[in-house]
Amino acid sequence: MKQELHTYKASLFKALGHPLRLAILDVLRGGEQTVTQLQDRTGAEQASVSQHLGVLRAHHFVSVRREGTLAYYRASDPEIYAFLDLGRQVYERQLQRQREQLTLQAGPA
Amino acid sequence: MKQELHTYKASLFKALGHPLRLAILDVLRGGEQTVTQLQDRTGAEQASVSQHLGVLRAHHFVSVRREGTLAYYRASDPEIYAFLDLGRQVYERQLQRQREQLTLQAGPA
DNA sequence: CCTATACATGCAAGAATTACAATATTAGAA
DNA sequence: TTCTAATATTGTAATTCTTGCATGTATAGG
Repeated sequence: MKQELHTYKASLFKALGHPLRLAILDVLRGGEQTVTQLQDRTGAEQASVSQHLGVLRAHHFVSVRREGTLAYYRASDPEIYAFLDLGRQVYERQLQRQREQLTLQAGPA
Repeated sequence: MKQELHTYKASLFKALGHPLRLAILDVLRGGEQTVTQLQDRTGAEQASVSQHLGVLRAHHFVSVRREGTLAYYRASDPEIYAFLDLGRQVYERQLQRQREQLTLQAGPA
């Protein structure tokens, strides 16, 4: 039934569930970048960047354009930034709720 | 720098990166549910449901209200459904792009 | 107290991820 | 061809996740 859908969707979330992959996507907000540029701007090792780009590629979050020996990566769909930003809102609301709970516990004066 | 943010955010995505956890959240769209109800409606084992509820709890995606021997779970923040639904859009657009690519490859008439 | 129900937790085996180092591939320069 | 820079892939060890099963805990009823 919906199980397939959940499985597929879960794989998308999982693909976004790594700090470096989020960092890469964030750098790509600034437009096309080569692997070396991504490497510099994330501070990660070449092999790691390449590997995680592979994951993002496999899930169609990024696309490549090769020119000579260079590989220019870009976000496949700018829409994902709306998604990532909403993720940020979710977690900010989580923090807020946590703060409220602490206030309640500590007792409001 | 932003690394902490990415790490935290990644942990959120990761927490959503499991089919059963997504299924549970989907069932919770219908309001509060006991563990047994979640068990029935997802078709998963009691221990699994309980365990994954633990993960969702740890990430503040769900909250519990205990009454006697029952535990009523609910989504902590309805906002996450906007998030999950946007996830669906992202993947639908992915499918669409894949279809387009195939059309291009196969040659448009 | 004893029992049953609802839920949570612990643990071992197996699968999947990850980082890092090393190696492979490819394109262009010399 | 040979060398080099850019990127990809592979091997491996460490770690983390998942799952199934057993056990633990709490509450209500008798």
